[in-house]
Amino acid sequence: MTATDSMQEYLAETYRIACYQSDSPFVATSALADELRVSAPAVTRMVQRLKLAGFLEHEPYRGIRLTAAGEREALANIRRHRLVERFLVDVMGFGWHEVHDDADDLGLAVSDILVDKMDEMSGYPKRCPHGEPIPTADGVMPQIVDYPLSDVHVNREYVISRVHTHDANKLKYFSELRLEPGRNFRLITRAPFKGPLRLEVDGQTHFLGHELAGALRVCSQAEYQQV
Amino acid sequence: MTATDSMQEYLAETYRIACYQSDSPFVATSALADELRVSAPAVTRMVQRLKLAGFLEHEPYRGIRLTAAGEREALANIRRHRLVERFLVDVMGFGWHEVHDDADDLGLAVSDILVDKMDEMSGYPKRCPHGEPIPTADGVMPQIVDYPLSDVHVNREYVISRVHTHDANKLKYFSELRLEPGRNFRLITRAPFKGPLRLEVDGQTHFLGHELAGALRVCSQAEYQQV
DNA sequence: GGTTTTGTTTAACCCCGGCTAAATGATGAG
DNA sequence: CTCATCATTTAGCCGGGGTTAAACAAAACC
Repeated sequence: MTATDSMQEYLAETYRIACYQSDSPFVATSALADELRVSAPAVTRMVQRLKLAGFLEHEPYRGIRLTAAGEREALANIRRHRLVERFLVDVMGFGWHEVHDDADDLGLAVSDILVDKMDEMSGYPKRCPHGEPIPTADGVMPQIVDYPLSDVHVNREYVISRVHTHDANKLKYFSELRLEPGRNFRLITRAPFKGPLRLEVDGQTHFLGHELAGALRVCSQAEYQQV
Repeated sequence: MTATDSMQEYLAETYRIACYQSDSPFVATSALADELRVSAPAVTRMVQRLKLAGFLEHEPYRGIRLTAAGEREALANIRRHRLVERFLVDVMGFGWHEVHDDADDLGLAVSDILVDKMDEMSGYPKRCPHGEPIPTADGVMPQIVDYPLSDVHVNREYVISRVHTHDANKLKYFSELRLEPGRNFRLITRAPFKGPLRLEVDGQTHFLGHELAGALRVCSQAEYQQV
């Protein structure tokens, strides 16, 4: 059974959500609906198809979980997407904050040889421009280690690992502040009660509200080099 | 009214067919069906939708003709397609004979800014890798002048202008023989009664069957430089 | 422990874009 | 001029992927 474009999107999104929720292995259908901007019944029905095709298991009213086949499909799609992003940024010169939507469309259109070529031309990158790891061609997702900005010690050097939002305006703002994957920074002060963070990046200091800060994941220099 | 991907394909193909038939301004629905590899009724119904959307006129049982709006839509799509082909060849290093199918998919997925960037990175090309002219961004199709290989005088220098086939094997063969757009050649002999042509290209001489020859359109060096 | 709220699923409908089978128009041959 | 052939269109079907409205579980609250 071969998955349609739409099916692949559902599978990939399921994988992405599962990645970011460490608690349960089950992904709520409503989370999918939110992320894919689609109604809840649309998800339920698609889930039934995907289950029938052997891509996932479904515990009614509890959530879904990818099977091995589903995960393979998801990883292939995620790989295409992230490599396309890398290509758009590295080879075509677009800003890392502006490529997501284009990559979404392109990711479904590019053939395997095209993806391989993009991979090569981008220098076999390990992460997408938002810092997310790129699955290997044989379907392995590299494990990275990073943590929320809120866990960080004051006055130590860290590196931005991932910028996790799809909000174009936030991305643009991060980009203007140079808060981008791979960039070094230092937390100067942290105001209590979900107050703003003050941090120094690229020689300048900025205040960052709690909501924005939530989109950043960080790690040490050494941890960043791992992958 | 905005055209779906499928609608755009129909419109673009209609334009392409109209281009290659000098006799009537009307395109037969069966020609579309053949070219798009789709049943005749599928074309009829789509034609009705396109007519309703104002993209073409339909004289029942006679054929269709694009309106100004339809032509605009078609040209935009053809431009995308041909620029993508150019990009795949010039920037990504694929062979000119192997990019059509990928470009078909990609042409529907690329945004305007992406197309513009590809245009720029390819050096603002005037023709696609098969020699077809690329419509300008404001929707004008450059007029080229060339003629079938059968009209050619013996023992004069000509240039391959266009290679007009979608058959992957023929394209590959042409490519191996260096019979590609822009290449100089000389017709040595022409056997009568649709016999094979003998021609010299790139220092070598080859025989070309009548059917293959029909896929080539040629012109003088000067004419080729026009566009 | 009932009741309300919230999340999920079912039911029923929509459009798009294919298909085949059958009807109908156009056309060429006897 | 009629009849057979061929192209085109109509009719009716299917699956994919979306929707809203209503039924139904599960959890939370009093």
